[in-house]
Amino acid sequence: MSDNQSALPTETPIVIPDVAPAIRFQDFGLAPEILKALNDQGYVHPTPIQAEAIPVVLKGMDVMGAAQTGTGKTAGFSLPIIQLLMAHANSSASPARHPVRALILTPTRELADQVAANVKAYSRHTPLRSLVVFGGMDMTPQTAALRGGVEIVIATPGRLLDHVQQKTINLSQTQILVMDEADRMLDMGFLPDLQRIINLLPKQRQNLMFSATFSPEIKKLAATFLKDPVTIEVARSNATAENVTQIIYKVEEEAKRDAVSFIIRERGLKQVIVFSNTKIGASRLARQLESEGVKASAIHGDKSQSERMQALEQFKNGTIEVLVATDVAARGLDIAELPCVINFDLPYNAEDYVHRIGRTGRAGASGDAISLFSDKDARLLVDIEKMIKHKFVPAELIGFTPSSGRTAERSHDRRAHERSPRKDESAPRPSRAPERSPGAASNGSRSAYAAAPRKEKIDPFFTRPYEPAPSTMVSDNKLADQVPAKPQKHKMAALLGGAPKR
DNA sequence: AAAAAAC
Repeated sequence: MSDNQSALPTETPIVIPDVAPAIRFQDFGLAPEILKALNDQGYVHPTPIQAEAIPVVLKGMDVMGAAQTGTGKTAGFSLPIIQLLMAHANSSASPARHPVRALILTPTRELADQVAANVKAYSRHTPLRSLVVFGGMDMTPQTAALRGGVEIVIATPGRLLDHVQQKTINLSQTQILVMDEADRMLDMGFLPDLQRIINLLPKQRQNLMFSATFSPEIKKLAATFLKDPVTIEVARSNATAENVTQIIYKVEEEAKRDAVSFIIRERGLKQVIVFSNTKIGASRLARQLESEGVKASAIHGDKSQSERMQALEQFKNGTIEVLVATDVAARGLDIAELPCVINFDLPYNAEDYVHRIGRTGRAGASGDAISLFSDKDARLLVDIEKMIKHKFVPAELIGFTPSSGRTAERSHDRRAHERSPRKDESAPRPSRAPERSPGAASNGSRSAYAAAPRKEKIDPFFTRPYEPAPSTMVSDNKLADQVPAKPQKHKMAALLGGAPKR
């Protein structure tokens, strides 16, 4: 801050504001073509991770970045990469060879597609060509594009290796490697593939690794593949978005589909992702919602790639109101300003809870994360509470009557609850960030929700919005210590050269 | 436990 102030000409007769003047993209020395693309999109100021990452990447250094989704991570590495490739345009390689110069790896196809769209947008005024490469799609067009020459490839590991085997891709001149969502790639067992891919790259190269968390496995991966990396950490890891109101409803397992349907109707939700732990569960729920006239689609790994892409596209353009997804959609997907996310199942991985609810309340907007909780999920809930360091009070879903023949045995529970002395009809909804940032798209569904004459069946037991309590620093460590360490992956240890346990 | 990812 003081640097900026002292940099001002002394004779400037203006009052220096308390806050340092915000950094602008122009300040990084990016090429005019890149600035023009940013300007096209109306981007002026970098996010914190962009402000940190761009200069470091421009210097050619390796990066270990911890960043949640929604932090602008993609631009944080794409912009400087484009700049670096432009700067060294014709220096190497005969045009005939068309070597790939930057490789970006992601765990899921949808994420690859999205990153590719960003790269395309940022490089549109440059001569650089980019291509997304993933499975489930015909290889022929990819092969043709590769033959024509591309400088930047965004890929999922499997299909990339497929191309390698077919000798349709040349990675011998790849100077920059990005591993996006590296922790997820490890979870998914991509380590051997990563190893194989890295072996194809030149020893001299720049490595950027991004991960939502700094687990021991990730640190080990970083130690193995990165060279004197600069660590960039934005936003405390394992923290949930502060402007997300988290609510947990206790519902019988068999009534969960009806409960989701109830919540969607009750709240008048027009834009919601529902996460299911299973593909079959996702399909069933989507089918039920459709049969009830809700515009819903499922997205998961058993769907064809074209179905997956269509579902996502239709959800983004509003044709579909409810996207029922497995964790294929838990991370990274940039779907603007979801007012609400529903966990049909609590995730098996506590970490995924954070990722799932990260689909809402992004970029300064507020959101609701509603989770259904049945008795069998008690342990999952405890895991989640440990991770986010927040205790939930599961609420009854007031006014909800499961349809079909399975209501009888539960009716008395419900009555008991409705009798309970709560006339806090006027109780305010859980507080949320009062205003959204200027320029944030106005949210049709939320206003519809607000306008709907909700019969104040508002859950009186709403859980407090998660707030990093002032005492966090103290209790954090205690809690962290109680969290059992994740079992080391033997495969991982073996591949990284460590002694496999047992 | 389940999901994801190449054919």
